[in-house]
Amino acid sequence: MLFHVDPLAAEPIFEQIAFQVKGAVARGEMKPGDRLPSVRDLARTLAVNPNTVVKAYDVLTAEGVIVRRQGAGCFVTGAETTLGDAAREKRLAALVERTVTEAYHLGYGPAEVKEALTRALKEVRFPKAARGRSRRSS
Amino acid sequence: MLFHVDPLAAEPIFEQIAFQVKGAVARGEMKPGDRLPSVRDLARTLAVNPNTVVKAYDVLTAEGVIVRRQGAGCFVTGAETTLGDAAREKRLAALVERTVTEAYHLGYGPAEVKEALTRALKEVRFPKAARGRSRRSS
Amino acid sequence: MLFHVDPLAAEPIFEQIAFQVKGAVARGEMKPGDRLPSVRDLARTLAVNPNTVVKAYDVLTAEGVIVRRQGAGCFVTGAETTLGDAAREKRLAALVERTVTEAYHLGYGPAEVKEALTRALKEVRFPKAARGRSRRSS
Amino acid sequence: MLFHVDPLAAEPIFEQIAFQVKGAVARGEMKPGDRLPSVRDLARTLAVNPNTVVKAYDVLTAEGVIVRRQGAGCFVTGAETTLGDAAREKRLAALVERTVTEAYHLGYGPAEVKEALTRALKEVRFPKAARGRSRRSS
DNA sequence: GTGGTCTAGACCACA
DNA sequence: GTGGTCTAGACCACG
Repeated sequence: MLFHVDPLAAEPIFEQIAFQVKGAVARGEMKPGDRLPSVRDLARTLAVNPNTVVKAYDVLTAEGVIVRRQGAGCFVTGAETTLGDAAREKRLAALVERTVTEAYHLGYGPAEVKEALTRALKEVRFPKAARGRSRRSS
Repeated sequence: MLFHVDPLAAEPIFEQIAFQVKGAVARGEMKPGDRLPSVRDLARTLAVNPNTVVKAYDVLTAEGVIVRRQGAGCFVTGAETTLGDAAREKRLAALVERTVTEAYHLGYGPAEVKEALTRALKEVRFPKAARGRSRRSS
Repeated sequence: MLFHVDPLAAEPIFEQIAFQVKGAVARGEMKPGDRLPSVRDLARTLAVNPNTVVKAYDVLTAEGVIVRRQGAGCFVTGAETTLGDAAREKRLAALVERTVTEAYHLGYGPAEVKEALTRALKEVRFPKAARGRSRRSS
Repeated sequence: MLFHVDPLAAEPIFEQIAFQVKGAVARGEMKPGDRLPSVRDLARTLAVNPNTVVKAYDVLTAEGVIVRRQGAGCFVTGAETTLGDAAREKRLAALVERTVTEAYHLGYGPAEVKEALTRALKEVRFPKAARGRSRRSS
């Protein structure tokens, strides 16, 4: 995995890192059990402070995307979200509403938004298992 | 239009206000030419600092959603944007990628994301005019 | 609310702080909407580094116990946990199993453990609302 | 006795091992005088570093759960503790308070916590001998 | 070697 | 004033 950050971007560096990890997992480039770069290594590679990487990994840990084991490293979990259904749906609705509203103000029409979504969905390696509307067991 | 803020939300108040205006415009609840509440009025109504409302209006002005007319107030301009095509495309792709990646980690599958998007698109009053891929003339 | 920390304890300082806040909320000493001491104030009071307080507040934020609003402060949320049922039950079972096992090795019998639990439960101000086995809506 | 470790758990491996031994003793699956697997054997079985097993056994030895006999191995001692009464009481109170506070924030009510405790107590094989509040003579 | 905790102090953004 | 981000660097605990 190759990560990169833009220190001048509005988005905080730690979020850039966290999101790139999430993206790599979603695209199947990293799988459950895979080890992430060590905090020090990644900090060196990205030319940022180790604490910044720690914060990114903190976020991922809190969301259950990775686990950190002292002395061993950080690993992608196979675990699903621990969020409840209500919280999950609320979150998805907020994400989608944000996207649609911004797209509107960017001058896009519904077809274009759908098309962009379809394109983005193709990048993601969803589990083959059928998923109902209800939350995956955790 | 009725606006409201949630003082127990993590999102900054100025963003809550700005996003509500954008949403109202996108849903057709506010139309081009409509006047927004005065800064003082809205600040009183929401029980927030006037500077916070000013900041929200600043953001909307910067994005071209509203215009300030000296002494007359702020008015909705319609869904214009000052961004170039490349920037627009990039922004849309980023929004959609964010949504898809987060949805993946929430345990949703592609069908559910599409469904949520379709639902959200129905709330928005897109202009009837056909829109090409290129930005509307401004 | 009065907080205190023991810098020599095995438990990290940030956890001591976080747990004390949780305890204050559970005992009803702090209610939803109440403001916590500012990061700088609490750091000064406890004679610890502000970043340590930040970390404690980070934990509480991640667990949904408090929210932090830039420029405004940190506030107790009224929100319930966003965890799913499975995760909640697993967590409770782990807590109780830990307690029972340790109590056994401390030489306590079942009656004494139950008694200690009853005593501890009396300190907590549970909501009057009936709670079923299923998760509170969020 | 079968032990196992979860390499994708946040809990340090040595603690996982130590707690499993404690649990096995509490459930009566291991009795005073029983011999534990040798460090080398267990390390091979669990595919972990022998030093990790050593550390787990160290912890158990320090808590009086097992004893090392030179050249013979480690043996379960029974549920002894070297702590004084005050320390024991304090420890139990802390364990129970932790459980109750966390349970509150998980959204559980007093009845559910008691029920969970009762269920957990059933798994443990307490000695038939009556136990007073004071520590068993050692 | 790994991550975990804590300190110290700078600079920015929100209300 | 508040919290948010980032840097720099110390020391400890796990494997």
